Amino acid sequence: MPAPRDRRTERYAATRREILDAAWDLVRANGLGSLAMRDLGARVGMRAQSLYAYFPSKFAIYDAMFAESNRELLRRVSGMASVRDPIKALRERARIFLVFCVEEPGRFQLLFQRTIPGFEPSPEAYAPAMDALESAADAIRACGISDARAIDMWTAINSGLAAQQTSNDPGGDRWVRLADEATEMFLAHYAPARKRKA
Amino acid sequence: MPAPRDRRTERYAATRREILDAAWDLVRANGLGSLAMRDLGARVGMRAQSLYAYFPSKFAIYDAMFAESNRELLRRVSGMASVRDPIKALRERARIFLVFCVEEPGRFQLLFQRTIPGFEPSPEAYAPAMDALESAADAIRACGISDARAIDMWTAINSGLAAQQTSNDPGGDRWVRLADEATEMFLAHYAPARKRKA
DNA sequence: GTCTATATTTGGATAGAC
DNA sequence: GTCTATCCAAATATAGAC
Repeated sequence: MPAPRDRRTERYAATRREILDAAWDLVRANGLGSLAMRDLGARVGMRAQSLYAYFPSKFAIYDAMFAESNRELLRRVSGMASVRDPIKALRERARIFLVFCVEEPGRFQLLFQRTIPGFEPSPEAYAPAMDALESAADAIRACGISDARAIDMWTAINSGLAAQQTSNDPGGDRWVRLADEATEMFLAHYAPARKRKA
Repeated sequence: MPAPRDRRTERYAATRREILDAAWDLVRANGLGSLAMRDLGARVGMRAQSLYAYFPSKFAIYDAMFAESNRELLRRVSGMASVRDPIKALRERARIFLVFCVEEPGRFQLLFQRTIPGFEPSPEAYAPAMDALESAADAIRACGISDARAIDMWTAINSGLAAQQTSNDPGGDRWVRLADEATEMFLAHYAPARKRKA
């Protein structure tokens, strides 16, 4: 089907978008766990109940947020394909990931800390996360690293930096600025003997 | 004051203790964020309202849990003072920390992920955490590391391993088993040139 | 110190009119 | 598609009797 341009459908999609934007605003302001249907409705000029015309439940909203966050992360790291030098690429990838996490702590919490009681992302929402992880594994292999443990170490280091940054120095850069050093440390340990920077 | 043995005071303290134990049970069963005064009361054979005779608010309960968790962590890492070899001591310390985090994910969440909307630990509850951190800094310095950034990197690595473990492989050991390797990687990067294990 | 009773707030969700 | 009206449930917290 060629998806006929349907004004009604377009309007509907636009409102869904508006609701999600409002949800991010609220999460930014009050924290992920404090998102409430009432507030959300108020923010888009609706009663809370009307939101159910767009999302079947609150978790469905979280799920949509989860999905679009993962897509965004995937989009950003995919933009890295152009960088030739694999070492440089890995370093840049770490920076991108950290910026992504730190610029929106609620998003980081949603994606990586699983902190909302009862919420489990749907497989569809989760899928791009696996692509992003696979892409990270590729980048690591491109540096000549084949050790399977390295990828787990890599995710631990970078999510650890992000977590410390958001919970112990929100708004600052005390941990984010360690990104390059962390990558260097990681490479020194896992990459087959390579020249050190003088 | 020699704290006169007062049966009433003792009973009171015992009940507080009982309430906190029950709270940990519930957190273990339902997750940190789902702790509810009703359930808690039921678990100790009281109405929820009666709990207010022992704690002025729910946050006060979280605060007490926060405080005793930090004391417990401090206690465990302090037991390390006896280990002579500083490298061995650091390695052992990482393992202790990881076990501490992984054996009680709700505790990890409470202490390090700051996930309960509105809850801030009191300074008294937080104090032992700073002692534990100071103790970690000592252990790192004992390995000949003076770089101030190293301590931040150390906390990021270890809390990162703990977070990945609890949220992506709960009950398993996929990240915990990387502890020694992480310590090795850390030392190789920060410690003044030292003999590698053949 | 624990209870009953109740206040208060909050939040998710449904039914049905328009 | 949005509203009013409601429901229902859960949760924190207070007042006052016993």
